[in-house]
Amino acid sequence: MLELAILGILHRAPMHGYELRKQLGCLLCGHRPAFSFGSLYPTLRRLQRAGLIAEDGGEPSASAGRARRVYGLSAAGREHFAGLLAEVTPQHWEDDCFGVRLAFFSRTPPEARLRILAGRRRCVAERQERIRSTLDRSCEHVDHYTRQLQRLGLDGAEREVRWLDELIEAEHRQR
Amino acid sequence: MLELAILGILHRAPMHGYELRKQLGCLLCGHRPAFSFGSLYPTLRRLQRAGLIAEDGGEPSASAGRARRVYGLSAAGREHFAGLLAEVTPQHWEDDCFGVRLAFFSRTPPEARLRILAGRRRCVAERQERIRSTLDRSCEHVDHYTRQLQRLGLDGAEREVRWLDELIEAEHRQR
DNA sequence: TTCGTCATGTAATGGGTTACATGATTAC
DNA sequence: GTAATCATGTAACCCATTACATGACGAA
Repeated sequence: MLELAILGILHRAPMHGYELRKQLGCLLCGHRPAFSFGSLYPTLRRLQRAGLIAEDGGEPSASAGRARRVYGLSAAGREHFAGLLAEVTPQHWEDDCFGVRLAFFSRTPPEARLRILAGRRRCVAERQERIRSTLDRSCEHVDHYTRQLQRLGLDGAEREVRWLDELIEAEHRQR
Repeated sequence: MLELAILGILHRAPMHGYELRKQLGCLLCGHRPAFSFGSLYPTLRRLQRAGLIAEDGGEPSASAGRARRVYGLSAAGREHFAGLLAEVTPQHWEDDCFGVRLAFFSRTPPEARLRILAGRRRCVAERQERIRSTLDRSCEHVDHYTRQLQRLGLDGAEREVRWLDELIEAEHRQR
């Protein structure tokens, strides 16, 4: 997931780790509290060793102790990224991943887009049903606060389903 | 977090692990995909060794290979749970924890309730502001899909703030 | 008798955070 | 010259998941 996000952002423009993290935080926009450097930098190293990204502009590491390391996507990286975007697995519509997947939709093949949106819709509709049935079963004997929480969750799920329907419809119109 | 949730559910009624997991799934209601047994059972064991929970009804483990183990809160467990509910830390209003914390609000001291609700409100309002400013800055040059995602996120944050305001107001009325 | 569900558990693994340490650059 | 911020990195740890293995019990 972090890997996908990094490749996707570097696909737009070369960047150093610190800046990358800011963009990442922007991308995830509150869905999760931006990745820590402790996971970001090791991942960059791993991607570099794997040949998917490369340092731009010679070797700044030789100049001074610690300088910016600007990374860019390599040809292999671009290819790998395209491969990831063409994939569709159930994981892609789970909460963790869906946001990141959507962020790179403009470079995702249209069929993959539709399948992910459909999967997400199913997933959220199921959650909605689960909450609704819990809410129905627990008419009076359940904690007031728990019920409020369920109400919020149900509302959120309903809104997301409508939002997804709009996106799906837009996809169909576009064809 | 898992610990808090387990203690809270066992506080209502003694229960075995399998059943506990179902209740847990209900409690978290889609906020996260219920804990796996691989983390549930070891945690039960840990709580048992710590003396916070105890097996009900003698030793069913002697009767057959694997039978249900029904756990209940011990006196120490009840005390520990009360202590946890009286605590208020920033962590308590983060996404991960807030739902579980709220689920046990009826046994949470009123001042702690208000402080957690206020913290959560601040947290969500900050997210809202962050998204709004991102959305403003990125008028036209940002990806259409990313903008849609931000729109959904902003909407969700706004609704949660209103929802929190209702809860907070209800708390004040109740005093 | 076999299949699905209930029920408990262990070991390997993973993906991330926290805390810590270092150094460069900019603003006051 | 010193404080804040920018910037990179490592090591220890935590919490949970996955995969696996065992076994009871009821229904077809």
